[in-house]
Amino acid sequence: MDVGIAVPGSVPAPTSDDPVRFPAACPTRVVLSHVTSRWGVLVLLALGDGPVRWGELRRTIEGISEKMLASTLRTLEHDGIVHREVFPSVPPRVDYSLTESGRELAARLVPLMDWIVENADAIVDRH
Amino acid sequence: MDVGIAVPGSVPAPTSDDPVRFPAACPTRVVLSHVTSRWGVLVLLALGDGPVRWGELRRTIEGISEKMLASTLRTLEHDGIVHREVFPSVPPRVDYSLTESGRELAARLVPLMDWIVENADAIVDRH
DNA sequence: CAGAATCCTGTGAGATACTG
DNA sequence: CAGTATCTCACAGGATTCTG
Repeated sequence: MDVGIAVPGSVPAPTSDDPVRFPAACPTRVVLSHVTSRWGVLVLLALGDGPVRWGELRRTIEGISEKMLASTLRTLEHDGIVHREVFPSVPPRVDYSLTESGRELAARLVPLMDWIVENADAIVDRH
Repeated sequence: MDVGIAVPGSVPAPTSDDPVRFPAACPTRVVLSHVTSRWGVLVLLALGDGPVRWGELRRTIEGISEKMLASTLRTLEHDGIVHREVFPSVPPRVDYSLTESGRELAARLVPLMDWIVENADAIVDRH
């Protein structure tokens, strides 16, 4: 019921159409949070060139804890982005790789990371 | 001083060359964290089509708090990614836009977000 | 309108130790 | 080797109130 309040002219009119381009209750928010989690991008990029073993990942991505590596991998695997393959050898061996879907995603992460690599120094120097 | 330890043969040899592709103390880590912060990607995408006002951003990006909008914008502005322009009008008006550098970055975020939009439903349905 | 200042909380993430 | 199991906590992030 648009009661309307007498305003002295200035208010630009409630053209309330700022259309909410990014809804809160949206599946994209969940996936975005997985991909952009602290270690998500680095793990996906590390998996870019074929299968990688667990220990290899740990050393490649400096600073990641075992807990976070496991957790990040599990989430991405559950999302159908990462594939996990166990070799029943001794000592045990587990390879991680990207699924088809994951390869598409990782491909779109590369230009992003390239930009960051090119600009990071200049940005950090601002401080 | 490679003392070397007598190992019973099995250890695959310290081909310690998993080359640490992602060093911990690297400027890229900082910038990556800014861009992939909870609201970073959404803010950058929202700024993709020219200048946007503060309030407009708030409504466009549903669920963002004032604190986080301010904080995210300040960080990105400080990084030289976002430009802030104040109009000394009354009521006050502030426009945010992307810098040249920011436009390059945002352009690389679009394909990523596209992938997420296309796959989010299928991924979330797995649960 | 566009924030700044405070206070407060959940949980993402680290450290350590143990195991199939 | 490739993890899991706990314990712990800092800090990103939220809610609320105030202001130029």
